[in-house]
Amino acid sequence: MKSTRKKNYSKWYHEIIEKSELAEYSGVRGFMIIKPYGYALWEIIKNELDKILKNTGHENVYFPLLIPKSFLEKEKEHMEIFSEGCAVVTHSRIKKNEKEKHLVVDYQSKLREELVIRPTSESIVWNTYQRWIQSYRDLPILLNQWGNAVRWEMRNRLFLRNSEFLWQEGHTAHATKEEAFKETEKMLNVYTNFSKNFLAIPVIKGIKPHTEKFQGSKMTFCIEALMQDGKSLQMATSHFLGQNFSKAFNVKFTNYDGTKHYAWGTSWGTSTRLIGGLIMSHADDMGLIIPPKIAPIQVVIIPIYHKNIKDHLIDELSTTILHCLEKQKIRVKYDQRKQFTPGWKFHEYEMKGIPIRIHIGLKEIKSKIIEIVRRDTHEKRSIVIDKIHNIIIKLLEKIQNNLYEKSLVRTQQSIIQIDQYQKFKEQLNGPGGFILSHWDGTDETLKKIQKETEATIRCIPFSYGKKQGHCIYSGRVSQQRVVFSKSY
RNA sequence: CGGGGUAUAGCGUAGUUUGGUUAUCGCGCCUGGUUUGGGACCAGGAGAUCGUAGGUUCAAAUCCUGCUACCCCGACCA
Repeated sequence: MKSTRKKNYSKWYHEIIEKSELAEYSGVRGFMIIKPYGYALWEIIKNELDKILKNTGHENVYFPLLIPKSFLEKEKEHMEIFSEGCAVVTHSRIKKNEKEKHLVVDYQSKLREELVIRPTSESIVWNTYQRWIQSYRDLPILLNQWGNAVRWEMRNRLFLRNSEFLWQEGHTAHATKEEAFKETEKMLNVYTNFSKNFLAIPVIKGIKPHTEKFQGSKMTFCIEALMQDGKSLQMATSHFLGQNFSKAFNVKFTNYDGTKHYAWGTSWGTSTRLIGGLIMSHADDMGLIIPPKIAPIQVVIIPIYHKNIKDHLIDELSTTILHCLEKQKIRVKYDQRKQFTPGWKFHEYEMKGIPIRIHIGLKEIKSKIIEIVRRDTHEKRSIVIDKIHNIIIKLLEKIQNNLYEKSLVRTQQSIIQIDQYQKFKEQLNGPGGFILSHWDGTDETLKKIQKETEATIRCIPFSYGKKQGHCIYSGRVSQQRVVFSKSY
């Protein structure tokens, strides 16, 4: 690593991704290539979250990538959406031009209706629900989709803001408002727990103010995490849609008493952005640090060959340990490559954030005592070989907890109550953090604060500052504190 | 879309101001050998139509013009 967090955070962020081989920019502006190591990480995140979503009663489906423009128009009539940058498909054929030099769009093939590459799927889902929902017995519908979405962004950042991203989007329909609202809350808690237990990232839960919410929703809940540079990142959202989409797409059902009602909806999602959050929460100036529960490789065994010992003796001991750990369902790799020296490998796996390294060399063969190294603390330990699997399992847990504890302490230290605007500005220009201040509830105040400080309200938190006070900007009465922060 | 910048081997670069032999260096790559406990060393080797199209000139990576791509800064945002 050349850059450090202190010197240039943004450069550091990109260097981590490049050197640890998570992803890179592609030949298409704004679109990234997720490389094998990055994709392995996403697959584990996906698989773990998928299990949880299935346990909460949701089924996976797949809806089309392309959405008729008219669907979005319906949405617009009812909800005033659409500031979104969208990619639009207008033609279905390309051909060679007369000189046979270039491929050109065949204008003869213009589509009758233009198709939008999904920026999100509510419209096509609710268009479908119209056909699927007739009776209260059809409800609830609890579906989830793993896929991609395209939002044409002007400025890009690997994992944080790309024109295309991978995500999951849940879409549910319910007979009652209460049930839909409970679902919205439930899914927010699912994300909160997932972030805590798997990603080792603590979050603040809250509601988005009007200016920040998904415009198709009645209410947007979110979880916000604090990065090491004092800026916040939205990790997931959960929307209470009310009857917005059922009204837009005329989704009515007959209740048990014969009355007709519009269905109530929710939608919720999280994306490959989580990987950006992971990096900015845990990584250090030596590279990535991945929490064991989602690490594609949890333990790496590195042989240290030497002229005074036969290679196969080292390989035998290493393989024994490899199999022993594999039996415990630990994701372990034995790196036998001869073209790299042990030192080179130490750096590589540090860069890639593998939680535990095991070194097998002359010393280990002779003494049957093994050297292991933790990525998070760099602590070296010598352990007796027969106890290895117990120790590794416990150590993986310990690393997972340590990463969470460290992030929790860092985040808690950066949650600050401020009541004077001057101090507010100084905090934002300096260390940043989650700033709890009063707000008068107007868009006007928000805009002015954003212009002067670059900070926005990340959320109206559920569990902080419920006391009355005075707006930090206007001095008017405010019912509770909200979370201000600069954000990604 | 506006404003600025860059383009030379897989990557990073020197050379461009002031045109002149065979385009510099490092990393990486290939072959052989010695090594291996925190990014090893020696010897040999391959790899570049200097972004692209045209122009000026005896001569262009170097000067001129058009085009393209990418990066940085603003407006859009999970």
